[in-house]
Amino acid sequence: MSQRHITFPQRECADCPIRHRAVCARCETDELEQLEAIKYYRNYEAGQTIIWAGDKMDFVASVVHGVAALTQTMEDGRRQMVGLLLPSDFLGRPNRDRAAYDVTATTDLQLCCFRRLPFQQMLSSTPHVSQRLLEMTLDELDAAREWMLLLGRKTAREKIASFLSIIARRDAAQHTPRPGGAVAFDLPLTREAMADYLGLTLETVSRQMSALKNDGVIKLDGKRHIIVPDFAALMDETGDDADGGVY
Amino acid sequence: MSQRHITFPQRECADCPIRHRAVCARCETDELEQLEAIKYYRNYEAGQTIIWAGDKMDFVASVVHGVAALTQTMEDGRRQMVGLLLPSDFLGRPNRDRAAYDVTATTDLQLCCFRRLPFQQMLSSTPHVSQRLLEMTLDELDAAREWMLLLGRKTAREKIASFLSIIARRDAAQHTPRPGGAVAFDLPLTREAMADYLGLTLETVSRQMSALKNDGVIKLDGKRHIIVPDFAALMDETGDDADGGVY
DNA sequence: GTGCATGCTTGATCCAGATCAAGGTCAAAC
DNA sequence: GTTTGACCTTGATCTGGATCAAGCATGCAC
Repeated sequence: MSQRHITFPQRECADCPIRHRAVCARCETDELEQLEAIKYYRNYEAGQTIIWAGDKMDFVASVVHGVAALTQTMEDGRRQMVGLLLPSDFLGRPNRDRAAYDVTATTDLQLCCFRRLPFQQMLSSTPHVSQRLLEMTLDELDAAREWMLLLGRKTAREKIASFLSIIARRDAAQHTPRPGGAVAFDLPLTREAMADYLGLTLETVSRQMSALKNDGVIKLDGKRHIIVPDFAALMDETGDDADGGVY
Repeated sequence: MSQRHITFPQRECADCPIRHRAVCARCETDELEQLEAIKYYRNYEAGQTIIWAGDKMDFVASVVHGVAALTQTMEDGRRQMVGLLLPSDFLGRPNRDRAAYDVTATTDLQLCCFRRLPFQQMLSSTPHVSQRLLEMTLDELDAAREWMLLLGRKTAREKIASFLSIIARRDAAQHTPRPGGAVAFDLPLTREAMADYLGLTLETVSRQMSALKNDGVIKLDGKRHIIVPDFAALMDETGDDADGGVY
């Protein structure tokens, strides 16, 4: 079968959930035009709920800046975070008209939204969008599986160290990297939200943060700003093997 | 933009990982021909390792019958299952040439395999395959998120009950449903593998199975055959709300 | 300023599930 | 039919993290 799509090198559509790694020469124009036509922005303050599980959801979106959390809650109030969306992450599921999880902004947040129905139609008519969305979803599934190892088998201390290293790495990916083993970043979550992420109580999170601080693995500047003098020392606390993770 | 693909009603390709929900009139023939040309079968016995994390993986596959498990292992031997593949589930990731997880057959298993490179090429040239694969991956992500709630927040008893209800439901989906609230099925996992699934020890799994048996929620016929006299009673033990789960 | 709320820390105690340790069951091998 | 080994169950004890309970720090409203 002949290749029906001629591809060009990387081309970005700002704020678009789908960063085209390659753009189809045939449908490029239509695709970008369509996305532009159905796109709009929404802003939320830290702590605001974006949508409750079960609510109608007439859009999908991409995080422009800030952080959003997906959480599940049991009847008796036990809560587990099941997704943490940082800039460029995708929110919502095509072909589903109701939210499956509670979504909250854990920092001030801007979303780039697309009305769901036109977005779906574009999905079914243009191949590259669903191919890119597939890659993104597979990455998210890998992250979920790493998270499952954390939840099922790691100690409280390892959970905290793992969480800090995840945030540090994802934060670094947004900024130009700085030299040396030292790293600094802001926590985008309260101690309670960290507990929901890690399957712990907020007291245990607080205690283990103090323990890592006392052991010199991290330094705290205020409650939220973290300094990691030696990133390798933090990684040693995560329980992951040195090269760590997905092949 | 005009719809470039004319679609017909459902059409199945036996053993194909992609159940076409609709088939493109233009590319249908090529697509099926291509899949057929690169497909072959592999069989494994219960307990056999299919591939180790980090190994070269030159195929993707669909489970025909039997059950396979994806597991992660920490250096000190702690293990967590992160995927459980039942018939029709997909194994492997396009565009990745090494396995990210250990894969083992937990029962006798048959895979329908596709050589990875031709499969990838087909992915990039035919839109429906990646659209279908996206749907499947999104379903798997939802399942992973349910699993995260289980690992992070459920009690041992709730974990066991949830696991049994998951297996019962997926088992029922393969067979024609029988009437009444009673359900029976075989466990496709040893107690140890259940422990790896649930983030418990095998002793705790065994104790909680006994407890559910003593409380009349389940009956055991041998170690592996489970009878659930009242499925609603089992669901009550899972900690999930009545209508349970994704919207 | 004072008052109040939100988020965080730390201490004391408790308990679910891990760990350590035996022993039981069953089927296949001899 | 007895030996072997894989798999499972049950008991006794231990412990990491939960729970209960104060207090502290910071920032905002007035």
